Amino acid sequence: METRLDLVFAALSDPTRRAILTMLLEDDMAVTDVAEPFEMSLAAISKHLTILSRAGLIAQEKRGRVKWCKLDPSALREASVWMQGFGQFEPVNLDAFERFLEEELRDDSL
Amino acid sequence: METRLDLVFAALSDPTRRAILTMLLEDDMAVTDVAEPFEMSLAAISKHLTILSRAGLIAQEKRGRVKWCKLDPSALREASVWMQGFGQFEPVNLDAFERFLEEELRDDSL
DNA sequence: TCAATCGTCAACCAATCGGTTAAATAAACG
DNA sequence: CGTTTATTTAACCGATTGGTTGACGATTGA
Repeated sequence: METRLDLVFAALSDPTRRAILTMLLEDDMAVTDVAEPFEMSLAAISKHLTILSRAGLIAQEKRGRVKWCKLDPSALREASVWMQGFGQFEPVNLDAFERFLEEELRDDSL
Repeated sequence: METRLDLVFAALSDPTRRAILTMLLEDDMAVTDVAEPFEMSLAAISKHLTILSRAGLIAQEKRGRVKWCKLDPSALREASVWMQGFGQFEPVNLDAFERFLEEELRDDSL
C-alpha cells in the first residue's frame, strides 16, 4: 500500500518538481507557463504536475482550455510532522529558507 | 547533479527506511538487529542502510565485526528548512508525531 | 469554419529501484 | 586451526522513473 507520505517525499525528491513548487509559491500558473523555463517537453512537465497533484502538493483546476496549478501545502504538513519528530530543529526560519531557494534556483539548471 | 536534498527526500520516500529511522530513534542498532523485524533479506536491509547513509540520515561505525547504525538528524534540517518555507505549520507538535509513528508502525507490515 | 493553442495520452527508451540468492570478506569463538 | 557470526558484494529480476516523440481531444479566436 502506498501511503500519502510515500507520495509526498517521492514527489519532493526531484529537483524539477521542487522548482515547480517554488515557482507556484509566487503565483498560480497555467501548465504551459510552468513548463516555459525548463529545457524539457511540455509532456514531461505535465507528468511532473500529475505526480505533484497525486501527492496532494498542488491542486489543478481547468478553466476553459487552461489548467491552473496552485500550491496546496496541506500535504506538506503531514510530512513536516513526521520530520519534526527527528529534529532539534530551529523554529521556522524564513531567512534560511530564502537563502535556500536562491541556491536551488541557481543550481537547478532551469 | 544529485543534490543532498534529492537524496534525503528519496530516502524518506520508502516506508521501510522511515521505519528504520523510527527504530533508530529509540537506540543505536547493529545491522542484523535492524533487519530482524522485517520480512526481507539482510542484503535488502543493508542496501536501505546504504541509502540512508548516503543521504546523511544515519551514520555507521564499525566496531569489530558489528556495524552500528545511529541516527544523524542533521541532514533532515536542510529538508526541514525547505519544507517549512511552504507552510503555515503548527509549531512542533510531538503528540501529533507520536500518533503518527504509532500509525506508521501499525500500517507498515513489519 | 478553420487554424492555432492547451494539455494529455500512448508508446517507447535507458536508467534506477527494491527485492532476491549465492558467494565473498572479516572478525570472533572454541 | 576451523566454524560460526556479521555484513557486503555481485549478478540477476521485474517494476518504476524520467524523459522523448507523435497523435489526439478540447477550447478559443479570426
